[in-house]
Amino acid sequence: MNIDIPALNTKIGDKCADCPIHHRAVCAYCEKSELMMLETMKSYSNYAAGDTIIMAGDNMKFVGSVVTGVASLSQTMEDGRRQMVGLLLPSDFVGRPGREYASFDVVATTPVTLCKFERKPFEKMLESTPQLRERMLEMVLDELDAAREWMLLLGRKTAREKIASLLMIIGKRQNSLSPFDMNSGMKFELSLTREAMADYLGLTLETVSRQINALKKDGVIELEKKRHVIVKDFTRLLDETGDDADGGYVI
Amino acid sequence: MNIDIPALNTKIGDKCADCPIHHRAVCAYCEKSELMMLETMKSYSNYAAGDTIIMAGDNMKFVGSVVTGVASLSQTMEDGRRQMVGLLLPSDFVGRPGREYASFDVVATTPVTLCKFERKPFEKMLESTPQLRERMLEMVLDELDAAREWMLLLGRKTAREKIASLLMIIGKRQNSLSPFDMNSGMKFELSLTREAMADYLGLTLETVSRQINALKKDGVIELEKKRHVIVKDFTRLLDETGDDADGGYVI
DNA sequence: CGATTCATTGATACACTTCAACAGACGTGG
DNA sequence: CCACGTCTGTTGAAGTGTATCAATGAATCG
Repeated sequence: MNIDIPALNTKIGDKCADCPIHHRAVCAYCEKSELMMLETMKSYSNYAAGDTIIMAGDNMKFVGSVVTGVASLSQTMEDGRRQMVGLLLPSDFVGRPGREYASFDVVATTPVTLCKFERKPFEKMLESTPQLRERMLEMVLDELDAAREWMLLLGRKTAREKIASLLMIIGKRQNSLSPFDMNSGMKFELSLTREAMADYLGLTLETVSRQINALKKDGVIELEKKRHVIVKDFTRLLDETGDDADGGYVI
Repeated sequence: MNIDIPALNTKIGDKCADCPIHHRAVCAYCEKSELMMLETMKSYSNYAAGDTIIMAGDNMKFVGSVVTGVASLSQTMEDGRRQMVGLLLPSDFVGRPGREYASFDVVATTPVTLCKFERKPFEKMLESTPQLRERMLEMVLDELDAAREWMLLLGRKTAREKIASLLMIIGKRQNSLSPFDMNSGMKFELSLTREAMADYLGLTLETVSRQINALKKDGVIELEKKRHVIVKDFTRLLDETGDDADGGYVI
């Protein structure tokens, strides 16, 4: 789950077989004939960073897959308090079949390309296509596990542990294609603002800023240009997460 | 502790059709022939309050449904900090098909009766039984929504809002079978200790105790015998949760 | 009956929030 | 090219909600 895909060097056409995410997305187990059927109900949309893709309460006319970019799933209380409840990466599924109205906001945090399926036809196909439903079930179970790991973070970790955990997750994920030597360290681009991190971690943006700089001052991480992180001592960062040696987070 | 009983030893017989939860559990959409098949792979187990039903890391030999009682799904850090990540009530599913080892602890918080299915045969049946898989998908999607609601609670709600939300959920869920009049109020048994509530809400047990008594002092709830809650003014409690009018929690 | 578990209550500590000021990066338009 | 506004991030000072530590009470049970 959640492995970044190589940058697209081809245009995204309407052929599912050429799709960069089709081996990981909801359609992963579909056969040619089923992919052809999906092609009849799909379309692509692009969103700019910051765009709201779906608002909680919206009547859902489509579901779909993230093809490129990063989007966030979040909830907002009446007084403005906000909590991110999921990060949507390429191949992740957007929307819930069988539900008429959206429960959460979906916002593009980077430019996003979405492969959309009209909801009704998709639901109908889901009923009659075991492969589709099987993959769907798998993906939802993975998301549930991830959500539960996050609950531990939100409920019990300190601010410093939260930051370290987030850096860990983003770093590992971004480096997962070209596995790095744990001793030689890793570099990565932090594509979230301090505010977005705060919304994710259940903190304020000031606390996020302070804790990141504390980790820097303590030599756990180095910073280039505010959003570019260098982790020289990988195990040191792991220690700071509060998780046991193995990490616990499934990537 | 963990007494495996022959199916006929209790009120709960081996006839799925007579099962008190069969209209809500994973088997809800199954037809007679399928129920009969399930009957060949199932058995009942009883657990005392406090018993560990599954430990994280265990090799999962079974999955199943909670028939009676309440169990909790939780995670523990090395230094003892604990976070509940799910509440398992009658009809809820236990275990994850397709996964060999358990990711979380499952502990009985009250005496629990579990309807167990051997994992391998169940998985096989899941593959070949659309009704079973459909219900499974529905239930997992509901759990995911509930987990995400809980993330908002853990990340952004105050202690008082957390308590009110928990009372709301347990109350609604326990009264969902025999629907109550929202104006006449509701009564329910709070089957969790203060410590269990604390683990669920990401608080300490002292804070839980203080906040429950504060809600009582403010006339939002009444208490009988520490664990028996009476809610006269339903909307008042709803206000205290911080959620918008509609509640948001799916039952 | 003491023993044990569960819950309440008080005093104090501190992690994080809140409020506020400021600095750097960036783009825009005169 | 500079003045400007905006967005993002940093930093300080003060406030507060919840944790921690500690003692006591209430209920249950063999």
